[in-house]
Amino acid sequence: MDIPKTYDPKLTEDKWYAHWLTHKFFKSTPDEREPYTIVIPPPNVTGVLHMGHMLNNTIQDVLIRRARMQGKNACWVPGTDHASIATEAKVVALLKEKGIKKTDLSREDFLKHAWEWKHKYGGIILKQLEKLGASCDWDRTRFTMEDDLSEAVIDVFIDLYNKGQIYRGVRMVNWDPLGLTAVSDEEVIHKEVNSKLYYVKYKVESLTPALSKGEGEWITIATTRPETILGDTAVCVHPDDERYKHLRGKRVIIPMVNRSVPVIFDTYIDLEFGTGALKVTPAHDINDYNLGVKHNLEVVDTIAPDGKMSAAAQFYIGEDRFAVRKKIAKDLDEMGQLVKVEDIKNKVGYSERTDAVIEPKLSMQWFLKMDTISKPALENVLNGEIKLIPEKFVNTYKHWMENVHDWCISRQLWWGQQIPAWYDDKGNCVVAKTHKEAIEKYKIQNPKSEILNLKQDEDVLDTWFSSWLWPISVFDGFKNPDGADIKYYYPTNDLVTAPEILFFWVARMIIAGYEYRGAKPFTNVYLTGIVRDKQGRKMSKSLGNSPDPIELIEKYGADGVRVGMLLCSPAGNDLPFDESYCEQGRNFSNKIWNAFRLVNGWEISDSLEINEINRAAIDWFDNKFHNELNKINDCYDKYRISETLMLTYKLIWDDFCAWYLEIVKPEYMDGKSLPIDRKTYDATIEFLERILKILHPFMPFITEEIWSLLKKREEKDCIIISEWPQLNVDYRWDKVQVFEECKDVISTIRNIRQQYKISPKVQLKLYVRVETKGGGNFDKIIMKLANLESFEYTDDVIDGAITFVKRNDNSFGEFFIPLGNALNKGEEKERLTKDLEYNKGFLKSVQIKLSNEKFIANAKPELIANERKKEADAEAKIKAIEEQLTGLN
RNA sequence: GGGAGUUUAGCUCAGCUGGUUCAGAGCACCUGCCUUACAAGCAGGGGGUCACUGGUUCGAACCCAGUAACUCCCA
Repeated sequence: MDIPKTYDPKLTEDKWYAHWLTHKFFKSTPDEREPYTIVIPPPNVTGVLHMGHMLNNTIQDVLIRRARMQGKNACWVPGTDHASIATEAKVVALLKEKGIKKTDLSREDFLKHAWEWKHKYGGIILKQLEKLGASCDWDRTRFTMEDDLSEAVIDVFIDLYNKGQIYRGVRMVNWDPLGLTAVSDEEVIHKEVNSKLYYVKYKVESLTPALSKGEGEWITIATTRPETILGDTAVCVHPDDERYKHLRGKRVIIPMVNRSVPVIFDTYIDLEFGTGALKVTPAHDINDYNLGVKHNLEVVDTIAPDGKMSAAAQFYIGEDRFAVRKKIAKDLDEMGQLVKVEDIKNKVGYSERTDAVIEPKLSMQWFLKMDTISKPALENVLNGEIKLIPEKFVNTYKHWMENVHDWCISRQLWWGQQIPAWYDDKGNCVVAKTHKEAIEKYKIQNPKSEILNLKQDEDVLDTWFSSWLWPISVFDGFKNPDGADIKYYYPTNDLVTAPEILFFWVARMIIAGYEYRGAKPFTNVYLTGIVRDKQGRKMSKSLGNSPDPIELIEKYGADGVRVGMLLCSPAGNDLPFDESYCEQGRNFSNKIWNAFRLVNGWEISDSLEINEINRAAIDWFDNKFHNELNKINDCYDKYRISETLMLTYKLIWDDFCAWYLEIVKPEYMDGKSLPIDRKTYDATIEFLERILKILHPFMPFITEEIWSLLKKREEKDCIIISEWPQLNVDYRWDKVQVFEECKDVISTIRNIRQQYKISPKVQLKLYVRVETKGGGNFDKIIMKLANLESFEYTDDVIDGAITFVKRNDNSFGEFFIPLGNALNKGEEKERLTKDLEYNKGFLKSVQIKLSNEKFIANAKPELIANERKKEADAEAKIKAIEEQLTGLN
């Protein structure tokens, strides 16, 4: 069979993915095995795969594939969420292109368009996940707005309302003037921006105008938002501020609108900021709103939902708030009331979804009380019942949960679950699942009323009010609370997600889990980093700094990209992504591909006996494998995914390819490779199978391909469902160690070749003087890999030779490579002297330690013994080097 | 303004309970090799005042205090 020199992912990836699907390897149904479950963080239906998804889903796939190989019943549930704001925005934009305005459509017609859109584009991201190799149980694909899940959302709303946890009220909310909806606190992104601070003077109202002279008295306030002046209903100063003490009981006149408002005193004021006098606009600032409540101020709402000035503003009606900011500054200036303007930096809230500047706005919304319902969610993270990985996020979580605000759950949109609240024409409200039930309920509450028709709340629920139920609802835990699925799969095992949605989503799922199942939704939460570009900027569509994952897959193969992502992704740390990581991943594919090619090309001889070299190599690698497998398993248990990958990478590249294969590789004779004995061949194939298995979670495609080429196999004999290698806990660490010494000798000889410019092709002789002969079989390995013509033991120092000394736990030796006249005595002397100096220095430091009485008194005995051994070693080494130096003279 | 975190090689990161192997890994870099598995490769090599200043200790990258820079979260 002719196998290409480089691995081509294009020839294998789609083929194997289809094969896995055909044989339903991703499928999971409850059985007697231990379940291992992950629910996907449902990507937004409007989304296309970005680097964050790549990272996130690669990690999930690694975990699920390993669990599957460990014999667990692995179930990875995929799906998408309906993303109210984003989807509605997309649909509105699409309609606009067709010349249709949302306002011209009925709710039903609009939703028809939205569903059409969803059916057409909503599956894109899931298709893309297949390219990545995601082994989701696709038959379980869910969508947060499908009937069953929507019903769960409505039921939960009603339940919480009946429990008194949901209320409706006028509150200051974060208003998105572009999305035309309220958003929750978590959906506001605060950014530092360059702004201007306007100093505006307000006239102090004089009670005795007759006595006022000239200009009268003024007070100067500072504001970044002069357009809100029209809604001012007070000026506030600090009670201790000497500058304004005399203003107690006075009133000031708001410019332009000439409204008379009180001067109020509150310790909330920062004496240092601006002039120490604050204009108070209860309708458009959360802090001002609180002041307003406290001081019983009038509320004048001057900004309409679309961000334009309302009639209440009296001026600039219908003009945009930012345009008005400039205009009013100019007008105030002309009136002589603008004192000065300063440049400052301040933080401004932006909508996560539309990037519009958030307008704090008073409005009637639905809220979920968070104080009591969130208690178990806090407790069970603090007590370790649910683990956050890395642990540092527990602090952040705790802080948030202890200061949690009520959750604004209504959105002024159509795409989503319509709030099951019904109103009569006076605004009286009942909460019920259907119109019919609402009427019945209404009649009970209002027995005298004749009303036969109630109007349902126009708004929908926050998308997170759907996704917080996800780990329960995907298993039909609401529809069928005692169903086989929910009982078997819940609580799920691991959740993999980004830290930015720790509160949005993770915390709320935990809350819902305890509220509705009385149990946690998952045990471990693995928080990934945020993918950034080289300049440290978050990768985003708007910045255009994100590579297209699908293009990356085409360039480097899915396996290469998966490895690339994970190489640079310690848990919880941001990862500065660079394509070169994918290149490294691709190169790794090629390495293992070529290891396969080598083995595949061997001619096997059944008559040939296994030689000592191969026997030793097999023995070593077997022990080495278990040594590394032990570490790998341990790292997996600790969710150190990139470390696990690096261990796997080095085991394959360094230990298997660079050492093991080089040792057992048959030599060339007369332009042709000698055959290999059956035993070595079989052992090598077995090793290759083992390393392919541990690599499989990271590189599913290439491992499946090589697995299939390695032997003739049944259709269903696939690596994806093969058994994860069993750890031999009795492996011999000393055998691993002694080979390290062997490697060290080989490297030293290669180094000497380089230094002395001796070609690797020239065969050398090696003499060794040792205390106790050891490592018998390794002698031959050294001969093979260091290209020696002889390896002999000696009792004497060899003259005219390059020498080096090795001292290890198991053996001590002086090594000689005779060069005869070719030896450069000067250079050799220099080299040995350097080594001597180093060892003398080392000895000195050890001796200082040993002569320190306090060290002897305080250190552990084994530590002292160790220091003594170091001392003896160094002394022996120094003696040997000195002897060799004498020999050079 | 409140809280959390980070700072170790050119880059990205390990370094767990203070003590062999403590100053490490991968990539990048330099040198030499197209040696019949792989140049997407092989062999070898050079890089660090562990942010800074003090302290505790026989002993500190690690513990404590302070300083600086950066990041994130909340307001």
